[in-house]
Amino acid sequence: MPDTPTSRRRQAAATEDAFIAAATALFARRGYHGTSIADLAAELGLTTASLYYHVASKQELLMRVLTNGITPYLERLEAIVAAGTDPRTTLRAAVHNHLSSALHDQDAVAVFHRERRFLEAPHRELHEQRVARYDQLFTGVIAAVLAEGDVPGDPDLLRLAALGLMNWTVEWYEPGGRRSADEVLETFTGLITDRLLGPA
Amino acid sequence: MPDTPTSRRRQAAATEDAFIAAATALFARRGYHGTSIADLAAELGLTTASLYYHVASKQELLMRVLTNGITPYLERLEAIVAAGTDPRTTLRAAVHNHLSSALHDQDAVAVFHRERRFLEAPHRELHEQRVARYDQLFTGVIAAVLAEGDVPGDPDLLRLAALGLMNWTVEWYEPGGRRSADEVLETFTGLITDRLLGPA
DNA sequence: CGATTCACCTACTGGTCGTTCAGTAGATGG
DNA sequence: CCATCTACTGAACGACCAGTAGGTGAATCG
Repeated sequence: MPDTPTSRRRQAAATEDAFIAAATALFARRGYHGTSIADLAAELGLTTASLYYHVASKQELLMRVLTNGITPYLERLEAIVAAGTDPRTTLRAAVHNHLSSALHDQDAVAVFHRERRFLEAPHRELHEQRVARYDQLFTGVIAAVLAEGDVPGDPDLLRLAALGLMNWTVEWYEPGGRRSADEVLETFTGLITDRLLGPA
Repeated sequence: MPDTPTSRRRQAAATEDAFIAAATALFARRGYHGTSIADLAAELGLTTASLYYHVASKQELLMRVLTNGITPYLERLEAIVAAGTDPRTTLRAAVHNHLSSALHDQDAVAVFHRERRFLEAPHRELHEQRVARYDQLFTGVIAAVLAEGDVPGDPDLLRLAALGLMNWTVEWYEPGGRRSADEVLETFTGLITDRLLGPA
């Protein structure tokens, strides 16, 4: 139960966000096993002992990074599906949401893809549950489009194709590079909705 | 200069292949930084000291795994392009080759995607060169198709879309699972050549 | 004004990391 | 039969790993 935010509490909260931000950046650049607690502490201007005042273990830190990465786009997908718009509109929104996350929270999404396999019990179970929920929602969105009957193919394989197309962006997209995030976002959304899952 | 293969030499060669195979499997499962030299030695029934009789460093081992993974499909792509068939036939062959590697040499390709960023100098340069060569060839194949004018879009983005679709298979495909490699291979080749890069 | 809490520190633990060294059993070759 | 080579070993190297014990000054509390 949160009480009135004193200046002390507010500072502590900000520091916790800084922990997750630093861990996300380092895990993305060097990988989970390639990042030491000392690296993280140094990045935050602390000693390793001080870091352990805030987090229980390196695994907990990974869990927080993963949760922080997946939560916003899981919640938005829930909302998109709950809106109950027609299948193709829902699809476009779901694809837009997924791609937008990959492009704007690149580090968090990269860590999600690359490092989640290093998450151990007991955190693992909860995390897998959330991932399964996302998959289930996304599969439903695609299945609804295919149910209209105007695009042939295996729903699972089409879903995996679309996800690959979107998820791979984190491997090559460079913020501030030759192409803007919006440009990639619009082009790829179009590729998926109009070509990959376009009416035959 | 290789002399006549005595039984001793043949055994040594076989052992070296075993090193790469074991390293590929372990790096794929646990990651480069998550795999210790001791893990590798144990897998091979050796001590760490013995392992260092055969390889100079862990980095060299990574380089060998990466080279071993990329070489066959780079060579095949060279041959496909050199064949000089018409653009769409060439495309289909290039896509087929790429996907086939991802599905059949899954571990090697996974290590290639996930761990190559941990390769340091001096190996890094040669490796990057080979990757750039592959990219260049593949881009050329796609550009040739687009040059025919019957499919609109940015060649680079279409290439990245196609690569994402193919490369992502290593993250979900399970050999011996519900779907055969051939089934995925045929479906995805079709998705790319007929829908993603299909005539408008 | 004490008592307590907070956020941090120094100093250290036992263990593991990649790597090296000196040596050796056994096969090969002159 | 003796010199050489191959493939390997036990033991150790310094560096680093995740994590901990115990203490310190400053802010917050009744």
